[in-house]
Amino acid sequence: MTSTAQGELKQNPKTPVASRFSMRRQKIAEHRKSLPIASVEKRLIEEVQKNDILIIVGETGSGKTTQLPQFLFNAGFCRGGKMVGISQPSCIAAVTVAKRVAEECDVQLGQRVGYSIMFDDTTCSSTSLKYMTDALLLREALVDPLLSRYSVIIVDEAHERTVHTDVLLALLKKVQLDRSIGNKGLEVEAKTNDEIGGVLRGCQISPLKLIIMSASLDARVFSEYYGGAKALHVQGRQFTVDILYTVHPVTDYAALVITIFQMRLNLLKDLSKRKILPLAIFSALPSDQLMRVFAPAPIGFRKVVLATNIAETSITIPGIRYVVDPGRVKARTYDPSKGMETLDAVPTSKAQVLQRSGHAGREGPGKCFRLYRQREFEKLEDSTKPEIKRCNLSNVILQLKALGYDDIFGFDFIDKPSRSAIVKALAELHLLGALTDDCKLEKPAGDQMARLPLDPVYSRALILANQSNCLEEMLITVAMLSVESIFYDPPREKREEARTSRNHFASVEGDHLTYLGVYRESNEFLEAENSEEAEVDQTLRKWCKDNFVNSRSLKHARDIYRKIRGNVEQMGFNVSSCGNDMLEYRRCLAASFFLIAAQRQMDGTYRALESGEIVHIHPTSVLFRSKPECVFFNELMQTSKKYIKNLTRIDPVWSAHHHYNTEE
DNA sequence: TCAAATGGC
Repeated sequence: MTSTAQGELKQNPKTPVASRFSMRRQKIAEHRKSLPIASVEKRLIEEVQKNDILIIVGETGSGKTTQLPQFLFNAGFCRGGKMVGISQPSCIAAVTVAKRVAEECDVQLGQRVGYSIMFDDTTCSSTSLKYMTDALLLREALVDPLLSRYSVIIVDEAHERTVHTDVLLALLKKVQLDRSIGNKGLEVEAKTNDEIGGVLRGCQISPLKLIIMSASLDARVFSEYYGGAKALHVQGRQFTVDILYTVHPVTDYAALVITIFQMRLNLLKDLSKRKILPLAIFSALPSDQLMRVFAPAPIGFRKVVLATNIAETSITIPGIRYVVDPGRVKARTYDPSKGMETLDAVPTSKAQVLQRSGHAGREGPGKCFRLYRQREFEKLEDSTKPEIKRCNLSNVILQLKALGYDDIFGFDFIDKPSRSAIVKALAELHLLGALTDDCKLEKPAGDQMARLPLDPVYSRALILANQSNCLEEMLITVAMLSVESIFYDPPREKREEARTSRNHFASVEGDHLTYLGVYRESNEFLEAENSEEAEVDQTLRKWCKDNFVNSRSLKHARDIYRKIRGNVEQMGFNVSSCGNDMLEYRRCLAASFFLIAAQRQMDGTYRALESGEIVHIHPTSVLFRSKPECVFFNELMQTSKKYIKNLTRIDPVWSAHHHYNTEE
């Protein structure tokens, strides 16, 4: 794929436009034909026709994501206004693949080929191939439980086993069953009720076809889950990667640096004259520094990129020839008994290890240096523990309840979460008012919370704020709480300047009022500048740069704000503002979050009231130094210590009436 | 007196 793209850049600019187009079309056609999957098109279509469920194992570079949907379209699976839906774990993937496929089909994006993600829907009534995030497809089921417009649904990258993928796999199993056995009864109803025609059209077609695509080592897990479904293997296209192991186990990161220098001295003699340009990449990195990672190394330099697991699946850095794999990954786990998340470095799985070394063979033959012995590799787990077994389940269970699945313990998960994790989530949802005493969805609160794309605690805060007079402020607050790292660490020479700026924003009350202030001030700046629609992003970036705010995070928060504002307006909420009456807003905050409070102890540490854990204020909080007597917080996570994040002090006067109720 | 994984609705 890369070589054709580069070839096009070298075209003579004087070539007539029409001819350049036809050359481009020819290149695309040649590229498509060269993909490993192209030779098995006929066979694949036959198998889809024969089997209602198909597992496709395709290695990197097989072309399965872009080609199979086109094969299905050409084979007539989109006749009669039906769609082929392709779910992806991330929106970047959904968008880039949809763009590529639209180009290959020579159609305008948003017509025959489109994508749909949380903030952007490019599909129209004539869309046949729809790429989307798996989380969004789940939400579609809330509106259309039979997913009636789809003739085929492809779940891509299923091996990643995100929570959304796992729930989707279970849901689709049920939808497929409902659509095959429910046909008859519903057709009778169709004659008597035109209003539900949308759902019924879906029932008159042949059963829903399901295709699960995975890059994992074996397809057994998926095949068994779908009652022995047929699995096919499609060849990949990768350059060879030499794997090198260490003779002795490596125990610290200093060894990583040594390895890099050894590579430079011994193994890369031809390149040894180049100096090393060290760069780091992680998700919170401000965009200008991100550009440096993607830019080619200056002459005389070799880039050494230190990456988090963002480089495993989310981002591909061009030009990689050597990968050093320390064999560990920072992984989040959730302890339901303490209501606390832990982040620590754990051994990778074999699947992750292969993913990492694979990056060395994208553009040519490469090498991968594994900082452990081969026998240690053999001992690794085949695949990473599915996320659903390591996370807070409250959101998942709320979604399932809203989809009509009441028996969570008996739910057909591909990997069942622990009983205690389910109990904890049910209890939390009950406490938040989303579930009734017998664990049914509370109407309307539970329904409303399920429809909001937020943590249930934040959805609850919006419902409370609607009963007060500060919904506008709470919308801003939960949008800001939903994104990571609004502030970032500036380079050394700017540190003093940044501190002044930070002090300007800091509220003595805590992080919530600080975030509200940041959002409001940036908004005032935008309004004062009166930018054209197209310039808003640029104006915002300028403001962020001057104020040491992470512009990507703030933009993300603005997008969430817009989205959830639309959601609550649809629910009939009236978005009113308390203006400068911060007391009302603070009361509402306390009412929303007082359940997660902590109290200062004699030694300056804090005791979390719910779990009894001894915790510390995270250094990024504006209250890190002032240490108020009592605080509430939104996050509790163990890293080097047990830290609480995003906190606001609780006024001692309020604790006298913590029975405070917004309905009073 | 100090943190910092990553996706998604």
